[in-house]
Amino acid sequence: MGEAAAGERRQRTDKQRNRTHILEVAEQFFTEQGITGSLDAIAKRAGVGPGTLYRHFPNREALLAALLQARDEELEARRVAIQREVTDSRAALTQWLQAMGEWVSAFDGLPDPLRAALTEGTSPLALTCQGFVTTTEDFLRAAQRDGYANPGVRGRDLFLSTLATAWARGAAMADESSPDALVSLMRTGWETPSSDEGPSAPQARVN
Amino acid sequence: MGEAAAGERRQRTDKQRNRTHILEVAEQFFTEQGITGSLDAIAKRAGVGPGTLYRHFPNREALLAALLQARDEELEARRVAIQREVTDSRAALTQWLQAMGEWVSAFDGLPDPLRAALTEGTSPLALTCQGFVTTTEDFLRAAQRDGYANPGVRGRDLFLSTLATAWARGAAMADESSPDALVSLMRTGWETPSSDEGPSAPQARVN
DNA sequence: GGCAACATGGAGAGAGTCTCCGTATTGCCA
DNA sequence: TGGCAATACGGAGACTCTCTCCATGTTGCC
Repeated sequence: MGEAAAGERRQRTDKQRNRTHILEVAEQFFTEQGITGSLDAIAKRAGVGPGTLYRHFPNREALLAALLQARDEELEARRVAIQREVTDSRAALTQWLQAMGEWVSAFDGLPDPLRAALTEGTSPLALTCQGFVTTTEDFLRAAQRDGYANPGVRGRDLFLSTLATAWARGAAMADESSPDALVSLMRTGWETPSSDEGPSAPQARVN
Repeated sequence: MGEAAAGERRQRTDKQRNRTHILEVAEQFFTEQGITGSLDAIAKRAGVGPGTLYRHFPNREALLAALLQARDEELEARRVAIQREVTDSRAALTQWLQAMGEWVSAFDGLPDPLRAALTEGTSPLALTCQGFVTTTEDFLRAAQRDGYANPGVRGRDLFLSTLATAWARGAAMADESSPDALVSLMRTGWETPSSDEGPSAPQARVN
């Protein structure tokens, strides 16, 4: 199962070259047009046949996963930096959520396959999503321990909220003035904190 | 510009019959498979040619808009009921948000065209969206006046959040246990209300 | 009943995804 | 360096979906 078993031919250089070039072209293409553009168009722009593209990346999600791997490592580095340098657990959680929000906004339309990967599990993006949930849970637990975050909230919920916020921003949202309104809504909610009822009842239904 | 100008033939009965039947079939189809299913398949199931379907509804959004019109009236009725019967402005806002959340979850995938309609304006769904924003603003203003809702929040933000929450629920989300976790997150946020800094500073960046 | 206006349906153009296999390129060994 | 087996390539083409066009069929009106 290793990737360099003895006695095997080494990978052909044209294959590696094509793979790299396709990734470069796809990165630019997705940045320009969002992740729903035609894969055949990417192949054409890369100067290869459709068959070559599909042999390297059997579907759009696989291509996306390969593309995101580099960025994944950047985010991992950012996570380590936050955990080392930010001692306030609330600020750490905030910064992590922002970093994750930027990551999932790398390409227009990216939140959709990520949400699908979160629930289906059969996607090459599933592992990445699971890692995000776990890391978010780490930051969240620390913030909850220090009393900065509500105890009922789960890491998965925060990740989903981050995805949903990025989704809502969408493509042509730039002209409108709700860039981080949803982020702060997710942080503080719409309801005013001072309740007239029980002092700290978690959430009674108002119906 | 009227729809019954004098001297014009009245609409053919087969046309009206086809239109109604297509709508019935589409309603069931979208309920089963979500809004991304093939329109030609709907035509076939309805026993008409593709041309007939596209003449009645030039694209998917037009079909969707016609389909949602009936439900739109239901929601309008619910709005009136809430405004009459619920005197507490916080409960009224909560109930309206829930009603709207159910409405935008009528079909799987519905939040996507609604968000698009919110920003593009050229969609037949745009008017509906605008109405929702306005109504949400009415309820929100009352809640803000009574001190139940944060003053910085806007109706548009709440509608977008409702859309985003419905989007996050998605299709295969039923097996997971975050049905209304996002709803309560949107209501109260993840942060604990008691701040150790200024008593009521709206939102200082923690970076 | 007959005609003009109207609506129908299905063939088909165009775009996109993905597969298959004959051909070209590469790595290895002598 | 030459030759061969393994490997990768390209692009034709099958399939699906959206949407259009116009010959044909149906309807409303007089």
